[in-house]
Amino acid sequence: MDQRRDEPGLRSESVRRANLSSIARELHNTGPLSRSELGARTGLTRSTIRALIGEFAAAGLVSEVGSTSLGTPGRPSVVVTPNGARPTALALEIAVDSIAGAVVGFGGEIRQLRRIERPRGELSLEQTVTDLAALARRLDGFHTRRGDVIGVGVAIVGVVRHSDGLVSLAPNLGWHDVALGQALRQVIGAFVPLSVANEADLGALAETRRGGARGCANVIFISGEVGVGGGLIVDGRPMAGAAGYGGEVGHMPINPEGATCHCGSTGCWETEIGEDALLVKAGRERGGGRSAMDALLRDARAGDATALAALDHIARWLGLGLAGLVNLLNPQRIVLGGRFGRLFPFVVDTIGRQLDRYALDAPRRLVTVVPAELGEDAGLLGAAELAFEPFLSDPATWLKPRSSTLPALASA
Amino acid sequence: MDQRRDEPGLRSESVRRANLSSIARELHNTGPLSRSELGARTGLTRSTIRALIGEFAAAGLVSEVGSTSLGTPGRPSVVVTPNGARPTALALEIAVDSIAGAVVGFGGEIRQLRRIERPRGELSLEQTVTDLAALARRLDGFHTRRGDVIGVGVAIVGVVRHSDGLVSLAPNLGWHDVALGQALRQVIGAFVPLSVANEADLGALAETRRGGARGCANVIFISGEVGVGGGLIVDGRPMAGAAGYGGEVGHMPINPEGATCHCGSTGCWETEIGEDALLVKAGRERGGGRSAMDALLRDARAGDATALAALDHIARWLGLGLAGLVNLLNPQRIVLGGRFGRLFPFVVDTIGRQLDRYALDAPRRLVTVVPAELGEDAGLLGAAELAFEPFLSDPATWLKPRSSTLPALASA
DNA sequence: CGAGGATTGTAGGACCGTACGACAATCCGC
DNA sequence: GCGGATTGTCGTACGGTCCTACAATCCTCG
Repeated sequence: MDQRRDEPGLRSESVRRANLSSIARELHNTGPLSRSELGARTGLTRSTIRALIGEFAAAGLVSEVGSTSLGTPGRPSVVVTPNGARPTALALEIAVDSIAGAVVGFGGEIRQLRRIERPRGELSLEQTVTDLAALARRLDGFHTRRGDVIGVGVAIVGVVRHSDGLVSLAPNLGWHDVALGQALRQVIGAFVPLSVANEADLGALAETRRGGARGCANVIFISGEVGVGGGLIVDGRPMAGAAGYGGEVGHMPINPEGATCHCGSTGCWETEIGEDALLVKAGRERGGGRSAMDALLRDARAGDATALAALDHIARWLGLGLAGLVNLLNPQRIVLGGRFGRLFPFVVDTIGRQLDRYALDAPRRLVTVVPAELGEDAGLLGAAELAFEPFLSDPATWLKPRSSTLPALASA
Repeated sequence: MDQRRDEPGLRSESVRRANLSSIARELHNTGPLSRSELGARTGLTRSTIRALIGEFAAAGLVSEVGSTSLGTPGRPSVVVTPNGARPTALALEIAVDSIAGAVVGFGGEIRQLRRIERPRGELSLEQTVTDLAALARRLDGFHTRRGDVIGVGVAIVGVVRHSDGLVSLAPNLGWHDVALGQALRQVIGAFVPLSVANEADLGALAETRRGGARGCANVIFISGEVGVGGGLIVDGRPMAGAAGYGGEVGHMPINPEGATCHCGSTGCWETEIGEDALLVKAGRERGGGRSAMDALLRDARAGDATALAALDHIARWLGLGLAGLVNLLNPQRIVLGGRFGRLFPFVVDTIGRQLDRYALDAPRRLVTVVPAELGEDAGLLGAAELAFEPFLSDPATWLKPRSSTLPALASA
């Protein structure tokens, strides 16, 4: 049912590319796999698997270790392990309270991760980019083995245009139409492709691949520290929309009687379930930030009635909005991350009741609500997945540079 | 970025299947095309196009008519025309006020279309299926050339499970967990695949392929007669969700202060912009149905202030909800069909203003609101597209039954 | 009106990539 | 230790597209 017009003509060579891609994806998503398992999953024959794995091995992207007898009859199968060091991705994140960087290897291994706390508030593009570049340079996977880096992915708490990484809006940073992608390319270098996307969208991707929604094709991921971020996985793929602005659930109008939102609208979901909404409802000062939130949660755990009541109030609005999303998207899984992940134990039950009440029976029965598994690094890990994407969808480009102008992994 | 595990292994044969599919899609979606144009669109060479078209021609699915000199230099290209009669789809629709059936040919030609008005209200499954079967039998494309029918698609105003066509909920018919797919297969016969889907979802598909959203990859289609139906096209494909329940925008909670909805929830979009909401707001009796709506529209055209005010009120809620969807999905096009299509001239401006106010700048700027082009038959035509889908995604199956057990078009 | 340029259809051989079949290697259970 | 089962290895067959050369047909221009 495809409407796209992207030269869909296939040639014999495309087959190899596609099969290499299947293999790379399987290895990346599920880790080490025996050759026979790989054959079963991809539907390819032993001969073909052999030939294709051979190419990966020759390029040093996977290693084949001999049999480890598993108690099954028959000749033990060779286990194929993604190298983890050879193609790597550089992931960067601009969060509300911090910036972070990581080097992630093929197969998902986090080789290095560095996060630096940063005061909230308006921050200049220049300062941010400089800090981020400094952080990246301190990651030695990036520093010493730059040739193995295959792409850069950037997660940011804001609305981003995918084509060039223009940050249309990032209220928590005070940004509006800021050319982040361009600035980063200048500082980090454009030696490999660099893509920028919304943090929650990437969190959704990461949680779907390696977290609480593993194996699910339709997922709602709700995250956010100050505001409300959302990422949607539709049919196994991140829903980006026409330009990449998709998934902005935070500004879904939900309460016409609600307060004015910083986005200019009124009654946004964010004004009802954002950090400040919770703090205010609990009788605390707005703008208290992460520490105030943590204090509130401590009180709630200790049984503080006001805190619990405030949490329940937020849970009702949270559940109400989720009910709408469930009707809209019919997902299998709702993953609560970021602040909502920490709130999880206090809000699950109420969310469930709200879904029972406000969502249609059929889709409601199919969905389960779970906490995120990747913690505060979900966005960062999603950025790595984003950076890996070109490699995963066409690994052939990085294997044998048949034409000398094609990219290839540097030898050291 | 695919999470699916559907034996993605490609073989050389897959290439031919995929290329045949590309060609079939191009022909089906854009109509007659010259060989060279086809080559340009698919990226295939002349030799390949020749061979593949040859297969379609040999099976009688396309005809090649000689040159019609177009004023361009060079040898005139052979024009390939989808037969229109050879593979056909049977489309059926269960709407609120009517049932309908059509025979649509490869290429999109509507060979026959029959719609029968039917009183609103609770209607039994048996009666409906019987009526629908009778209607289908009167379509002579179905009756006399059954062998050419490649699939049956059914559109229904209700929430449907794709796997088996179970109608989970159809309030306008008084249905709840009704096995429509099964019943139809028994009556119509299971000689070809039969798929059931929501009317608005199919309307979205039809409007995207042949209507107001042609060429758009991300579309919101809002329709409905009594209630509010919605269909979403995400990344060029209909968004179905995990089981097919996706796109139920009508029951998105939008007004916590709103009235109780028949679905059991309160403040659904439907309670604010449904047919009755408009009638009541205009000071008329609820349940007036289509005739009351038409009367109201006549009055509005004549300048009746109450009618216009009521329309504007509905437009505000309509625009508010659309703003949320725009933030969520970042579509290129919003198509208003069904009742909303008829309301269009009275609501566009207000909707635009609501989008300006409630949607985020970035996605708002990219979206345009248009009326549906296919009128009341959008759902029916979408059902035909649904029925064609298996053929379009793998026409090879219908060309040369290499194994004798494969399906093939009957010769008469 | 004819020549030259441009575009497209046609046909055969080259190229690419996977599947198939036979055989060898290695494990388990008895 | 033997038989059954599973998997790796290799050479050949098969499927499908691309490339190249040539023929056909149209337009433009002189």
